[in-house]
Amino acid sequence: MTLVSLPGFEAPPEGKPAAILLMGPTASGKTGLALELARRFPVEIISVDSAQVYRHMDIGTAKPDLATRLRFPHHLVDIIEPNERYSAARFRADALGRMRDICAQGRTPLLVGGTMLYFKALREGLSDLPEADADARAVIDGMAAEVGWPALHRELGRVDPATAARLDPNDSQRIQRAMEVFYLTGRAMSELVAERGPSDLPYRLVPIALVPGDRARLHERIAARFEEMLELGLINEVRSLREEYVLKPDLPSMRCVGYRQVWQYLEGGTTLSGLREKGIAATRQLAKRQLTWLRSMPDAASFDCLAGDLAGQVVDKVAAELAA
RNA sequence: GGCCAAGUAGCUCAGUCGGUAGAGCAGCGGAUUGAAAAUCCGUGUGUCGGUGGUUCGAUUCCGCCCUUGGCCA
Repeated sequence: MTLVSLPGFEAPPEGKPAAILLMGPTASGKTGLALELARRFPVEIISVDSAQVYRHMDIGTAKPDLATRLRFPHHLVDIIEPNERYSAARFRADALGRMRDICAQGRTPLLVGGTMLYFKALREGLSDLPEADADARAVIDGMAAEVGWPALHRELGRVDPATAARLDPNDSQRIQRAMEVFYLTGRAMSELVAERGPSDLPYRLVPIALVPGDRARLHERIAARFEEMLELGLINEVRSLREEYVLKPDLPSMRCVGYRQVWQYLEGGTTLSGLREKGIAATRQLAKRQLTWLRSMPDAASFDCLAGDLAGQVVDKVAAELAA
């Protein structure tokens, strides 16, 4: 049985439509597998990927090509510009909207991707917190530049001791977020988070995790794929983006794996071989963090993404779930 | 063939005035609530190239050998 006590995982009262969650690290073959499922079942693909949301970032995010996407539509791909920002909260709202529409057509949502925080936000819900505020962040950044993050962490300790206690004094991003929440609401983030009720999705979620049985082989695939991206023109893709948009290296889009390293290369900060090395290493590190997330989701059915008959195994699993 | 330099962690290197060694990067583990492909935390035993000698003790000093690079023939 599934973990009944976890939010988002209540035992399925009969009648809830199924929604399949296909989760896996980068280069684990999620895309190909999703297409295979789309060929065989009445499913519709929703991308769960914080990088594929950007238009014109195609090569480095390994989007399926246009012909494939015409045949099998991918929701939540190409929905914002590279100078815009997305968020877990927006993802949750967008995904729930698409899931409702898909189910209304009698089809089954297939959520595929590697952004595990988005999966978590979808499954467990989010607290009622204010959204990001550029002005507040600018003010906080200004203070950090002057006194340093550890000092802001001490300051956070005065207004929100519980959050400060769980954050490292150098965790700039989370300290900033907690300060921002306090400035915008006058209340501690820990307090607001504690108020959240349980999430109850109108779906029977079927989480599936793709995990490599052999890390070294995943690393080989990662290296080969990065090489391929360079051959496909990743560097020119970033050049064009810089010509067409006003971009800065600290934008979320330009912090994506690959894009960040190409940016550094174009600025003269590294050589071509340095770009290769750093890009591949960053991808490996991404995969490692994704695998850490997956280990924290033990309710997911796990499959070895390097297995020869992976597609067959997952097809069987999905067929069984859709029949249930 | 001769001379010189270098061989220490997966990589780049530091160091030990003789008491068996440590940084960065990589790797590995973890955290994760509107930036998440982000952000942060933890984690360092390796025939110190091989072999013989000096020494209580050699990765360190000496001899020879091997490998790599440079210079001279």
